Amino acid sequence: MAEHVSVSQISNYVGQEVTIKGWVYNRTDKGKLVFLLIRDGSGFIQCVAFKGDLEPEVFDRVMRLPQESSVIITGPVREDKRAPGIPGGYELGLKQIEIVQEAALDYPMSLKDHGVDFALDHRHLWIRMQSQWAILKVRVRVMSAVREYLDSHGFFNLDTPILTPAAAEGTTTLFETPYFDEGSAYLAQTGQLYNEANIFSFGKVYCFGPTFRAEKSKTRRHLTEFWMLEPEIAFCDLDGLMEVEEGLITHIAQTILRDCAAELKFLGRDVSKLENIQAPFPRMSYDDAAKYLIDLYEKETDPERKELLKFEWGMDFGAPHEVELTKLNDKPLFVYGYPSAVKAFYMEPWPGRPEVCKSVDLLAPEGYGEICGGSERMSDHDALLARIHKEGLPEDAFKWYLELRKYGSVPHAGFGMGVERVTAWLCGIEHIREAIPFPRTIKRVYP
RNA sequence: UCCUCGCUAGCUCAAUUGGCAGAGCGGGCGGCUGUUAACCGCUAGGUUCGAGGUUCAAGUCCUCGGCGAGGAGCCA
Repeated sequence: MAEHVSVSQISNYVGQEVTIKGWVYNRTDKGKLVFLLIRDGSGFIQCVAFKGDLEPEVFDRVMRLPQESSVIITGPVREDKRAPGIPGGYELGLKQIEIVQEAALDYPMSLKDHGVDFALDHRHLWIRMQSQWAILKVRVRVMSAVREYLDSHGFFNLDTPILTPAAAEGTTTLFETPYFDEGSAYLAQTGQLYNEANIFSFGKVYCFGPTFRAEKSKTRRHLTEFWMLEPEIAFCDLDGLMEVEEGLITHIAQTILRDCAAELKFLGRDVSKLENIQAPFPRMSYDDAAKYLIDLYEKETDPERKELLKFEWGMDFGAPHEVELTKLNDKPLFVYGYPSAVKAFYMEPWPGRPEVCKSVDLLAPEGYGEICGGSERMSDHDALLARIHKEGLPEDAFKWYLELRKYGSVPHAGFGMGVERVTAWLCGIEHIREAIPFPRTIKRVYP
């Protein structure tokens, strides 16, 4: 009885007979020779059947095996440069095959291109394809790299509630759901406020989970349900926060380069762009960024582009502005010190410049734009209360949050990182909907 | 919410600008001992998103509706 091995480990078994369990990804028959490309979850490997090696009826079934049939195959592992697959370069001679299920003939996903609509309607099958498998495997490693880094740097993972009583950042983007006799609850759009409570017990914490925004955003950078990492740190200022961010992003990028080399290669990613991702990252003030963008706007001659690049101090960056800023470097770029008016109510004002707050966004290079947004939080009770009043927010709902500033308040800071945006950037893909197994967008909750 | 675009075979797309509904892939049958989304031959497969309208004639033009995509705003 041959040992059952996973495709990802196949290089350790050259010359030995092994068993793999998986699915037929593609089949090519060539007379007395059949190539099956088998995927088993850990990788893709070619199996080769020679007519002379098998009973005629077995060979005939192999030659007709429909795509996606589930199989258990036993045979010798060979090294062969011609063999396709991920990682590729190895193949299995087919000696024995057990067909667990011969798949129906009407499998809808061909290996050719599909339209977006069709692919998304068949997401439950699309995730079997090499490209999607490679992207999602990068996502998995991004998520474990996040935990590795934070857990080894003194952070505690304390997750925050998904059902929450009120808005943290305004009421227009919340999903509402009935909640027994309490009226309505809302799906969390951030865990930050609860993180701020947790740091006074644990010092350095993070929450990591799904988050929900009912924004009517219809772009390649938006989902209504996405995964966000939110670290929060006591006794931390804006500079300290940027150091954590660049350390984390460096660790993620270098981990993916090392552990997902085969996936990045399959995706055609230019890995030289990722090799540059090493701390420290360049830092630019909002003021300098604004000057640069205004200059760019004034020099632009194409009327259509000029309209898109329109900018003046006080505005938040649009996607075209972010793209221009990310062109300045081959590393992620910190932009700090945004106008308070375009940011959330809880951000600490800049000393001596109340119109600016101690906020920082991290923009990924190659035009990918914002992957992290964070700030130093307001630590003074009265200043925070005044800001809550100014924003017209219900004081009652923030009673507990205000209390955090009464009992041992300290400077503290935190940020949010979008998992799908980071994954899409590292993979070099166009749209973040491919960076989550089952994307939720404004037009889709199926499948 | 606004702007732009799309909807034709299971899938990806053509169809001379109003004149017989086509191809590749996928399926079926046959061939081939190194294929890389194989290739070659044969074959089946259509309510052209829906409803109206113009016309001798509509996939094509007009009106309304549906669905989706890209972008803006907003954000991670």
